Amino acid sequence: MEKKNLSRQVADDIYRMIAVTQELRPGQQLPGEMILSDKLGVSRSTLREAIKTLCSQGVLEVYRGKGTYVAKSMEGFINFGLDDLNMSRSRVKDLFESRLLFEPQLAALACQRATEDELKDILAAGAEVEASIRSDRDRTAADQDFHKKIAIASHNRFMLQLLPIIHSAVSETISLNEQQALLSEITLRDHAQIMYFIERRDAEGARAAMILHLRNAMSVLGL
Amino acid sequence: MEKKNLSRQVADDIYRMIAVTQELRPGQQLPGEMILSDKLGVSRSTLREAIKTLCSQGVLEVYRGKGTYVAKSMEGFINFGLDDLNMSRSRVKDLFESRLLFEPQLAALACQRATEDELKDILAAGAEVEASIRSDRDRTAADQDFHKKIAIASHNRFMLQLLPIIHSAVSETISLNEQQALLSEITLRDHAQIMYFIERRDAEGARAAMILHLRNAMSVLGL
DNA sequence: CTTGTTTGCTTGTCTGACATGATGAGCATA
DNA sequence: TATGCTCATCATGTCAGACAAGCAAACAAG
Repeated sequence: MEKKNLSRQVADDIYRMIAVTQELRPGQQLPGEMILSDKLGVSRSTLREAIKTLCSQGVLEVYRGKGTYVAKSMEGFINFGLDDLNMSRSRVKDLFESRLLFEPQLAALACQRATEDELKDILAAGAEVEASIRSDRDRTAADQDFHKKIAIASHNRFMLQLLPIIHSAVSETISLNEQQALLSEITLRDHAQIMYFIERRDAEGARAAMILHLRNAMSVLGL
Repeated sequence: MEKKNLSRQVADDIYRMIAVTQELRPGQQLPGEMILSDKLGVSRSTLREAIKTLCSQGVLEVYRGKGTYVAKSMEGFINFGLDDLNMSRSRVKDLFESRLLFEPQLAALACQRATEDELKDILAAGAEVEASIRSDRDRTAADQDFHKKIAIASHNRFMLQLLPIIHSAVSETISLNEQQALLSEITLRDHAQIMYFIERRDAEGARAAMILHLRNAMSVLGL
């Protein structure tokens, strides 16, 4: 087990009290820091660090001199995280919901704005993904590079810099999936389609192919 | 000025060191907590709470016995803060291109997923923006809160995390614009439309209203 | 060269204290 | 009675100092 980071553990405990056991409900006031730290068997400093974490995540709201409360916006999140598995599941779903917005547009923009060299880069990166899959290596790095090359060709610097955030968040949980073989197969086919349209600078075709690619991945992941 | 929350202030200071002045670069190690707390003129506890906040936001990474480091994923966020000099017109255009992708979607999702309380929050935030404009106060904070409330109601945690990054990047350039009066007028009208559709949970209406709002803003900004 | 130990850095946690904001009970006054 | 003030009380905010524990490089022994 992970025995590290007491304060993190405390944060998880409190979150569990809200999202799972529902000892604490949205809008409800928490016991004072002295009492709560004693009940949880940690010092007040440690408890406060845990609270700060949950606070910046929008789970708790602290009012000086008044008390600490469960955010009312947590109403929508309770029952979503019955366990860690479902919790990460909903997070990945959020991520793919975001990718479905960004990446098809990036693919379309790439068709309109890419230089010839960037076009070649995309095709080369796609070939690298294919090689990784066929040689049974880890394809995550190559896959992210493929999407990154498309983002570069879109000439939208901001989305380009947003991409690694999304990818790093996805890769955490995607590697836990069992159906890696199926996922690889679908990736192989979808990437070929995407590259087909990008090579011909067909923006709407590329957009549709990217949407399909992401939806297929979501389907395999059971989202 | 805001005299509240020293630890929050410290967190902002550190973030500024990374995103604006670039005293701290992605991957770089921070000074030890003793040294840094002394340099910032606060106690170690306060500094640690600030670090915890930035940590849960993915800005910093802490390794016990080794040190605290600026996350490498922050590479994409530098220069998107208050640095208006290096922010070229095309970058702002890139930003709005991004907002056009997901803010309309957030508005639509909010219509479908918001709780009654969250709906009220959105309307209250909208009223606050109106009050700020009519009393000729700075509307940026209220405006960002309005969009944030919509993001919360969308129940997509990831996009909610992305929002402050984009807003912080946009806010500075907007405040430099000369046509504040016109922008305020348009905002007043557009927000009313957005709230009209959200209140009735008309997803497509809200989406269209948000698109119009952003395009109007871009028009005023000359993008 | 390899291995084991020491040493000095780092963060993690605990304790106790005082400062400051929010609140309501109780009292004085009109 | 009604109103306004003071103050005790409880909440979080901040501080200071101490010790535990992890990590890595320098160092000593084989």
